[in-house]
Amino acid sequence: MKYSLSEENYLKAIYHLEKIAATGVATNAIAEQMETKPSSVTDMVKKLSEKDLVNYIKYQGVTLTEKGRKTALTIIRKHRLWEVFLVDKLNFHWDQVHEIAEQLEHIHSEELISRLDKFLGEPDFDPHGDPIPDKHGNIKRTEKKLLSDLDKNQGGVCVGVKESSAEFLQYLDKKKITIGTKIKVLGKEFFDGSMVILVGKDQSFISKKTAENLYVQTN
Amino acid sequence: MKYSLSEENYLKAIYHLEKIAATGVATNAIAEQMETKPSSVTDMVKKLSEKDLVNYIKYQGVTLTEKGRKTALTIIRKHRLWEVFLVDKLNFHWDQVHEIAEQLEHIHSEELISRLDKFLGEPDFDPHGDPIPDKHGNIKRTEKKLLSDLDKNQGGVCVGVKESSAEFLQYLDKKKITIGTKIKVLGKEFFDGSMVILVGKDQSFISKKTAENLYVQTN
DNA sequence: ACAATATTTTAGTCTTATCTAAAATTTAAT
DNA sequence: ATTAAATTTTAGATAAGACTAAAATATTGT
Ligand SMILES: [Mn+2]
Ligand SMILES: [Mn+2]
Ligand SMILES: [Mn+2]
Ligand SMILES: [Mn+2]
Repeated sequence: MKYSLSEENYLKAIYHLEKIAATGVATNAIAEQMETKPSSVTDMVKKLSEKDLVNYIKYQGVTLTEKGRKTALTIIRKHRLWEVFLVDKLNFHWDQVHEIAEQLEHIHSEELISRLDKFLGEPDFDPHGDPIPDKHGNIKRTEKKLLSDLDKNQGGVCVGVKESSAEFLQYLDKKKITIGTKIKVLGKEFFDGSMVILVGKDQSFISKKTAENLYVQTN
Repeated sequence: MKYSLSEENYLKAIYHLEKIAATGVATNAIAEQMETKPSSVTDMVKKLSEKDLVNYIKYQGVTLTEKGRKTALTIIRKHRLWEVFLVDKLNFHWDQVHEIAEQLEHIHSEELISRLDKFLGEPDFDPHGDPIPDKHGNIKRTEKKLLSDLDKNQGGVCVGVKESSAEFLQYLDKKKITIGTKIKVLGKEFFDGSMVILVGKDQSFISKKTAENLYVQTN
């Protein structure tokens, strides 16, 4: 029931990779995500398989079992709740909280998380717009599109970021874009996918890469 | 500058033992406190000595260096601040917070602790009445006596507990004693050190052992 | 003073989580 | 269909932290 820091981090990594991989998650992919070597991944994956947290067939990659998925989701729940705490209560900026939450997510105490959740007002989303699983691992799914998928004259509200590195978040600050910001596409360049957008009352130019990392809810 | 969980726990243990030991802290004493074996202690103490955190001479026990003492105090500061958070903000009871704080004290982030401290109103004492070191490791010393040292008809306010196991704290709850409770010694039995005391408006009987674990500030 | 006892250290082993180098397997290219 | 290249696994090594059993040192009792 209680897993090591390392095991928990592997489960989280596999969970995130599973969302984008069609087939089983590759050893190399996990190694890259975890900043470790493929041989280390093989070792750990065997151990997780022993504990019935992943399905593993040699050379075929891994998938999470139901147990593994549930476990990953509780860690993600903790991570995101702590991020809300750091931003809402301690006034951290949204680009400063991820590293600290990486540590806090490994604190073992159901009671703590239950009380923290209440203290924070049972939030549905973390500071980056990512959904917070409930205690049973259920995630509230919402309609959201990448800004890059909007056409000219379409508009919406920024509801999340796909990538949430400090660099990107700080760049968004410079552009006056944050969760809740109203955005409208004024122009879209077919050549490079760059856009001219309306941010509040001001016009702004953003690259395709930026547009591909911003989630909006259309109206 | 950043130490492992194990190293931090040893430093903390040595710090607490040094306060009561006249001479260097004995290997056996550390082993008992840490619930580990003396041979493991010897190994760790050598490592801490390498890192200039303790002074160690074979067969002579250990003492903390200035660096080691400062490090121990920052961990204790974190532990106690988190305990305040758990009680004041998450409404945990004072007998439930120690185990969780044992985990939280190892989160590495100066900024986090600085902000947590402000968020909590820069408290001077934790839920058990223990002083919270400031960021430089300075502890606010206060006048306090063990209840067992008071004479008949002397009174005071409960300002802390010496032992803070859940069992003892729950027993104090039953006796309606907590931090801030006014206590007066009505009678003291020389035979076994037991006392009849006034707790608020009610009379109560307590053993010597209990009286020896309650700190009061006399008035 | 000297034997008996207690404490502490050393030597060697174990587990977890890593790594490198080499072998096995799969996938891609001709 | 072979060969070349990429991926994955195995084998063996290392480091941290813990343990047991045995040796070394210190303390105590007579
Ligand atoms: Mn994060
Ligand atoms: Mn987040
Ligand atoms: Mn405590
Ligand atoms: Mn305390």
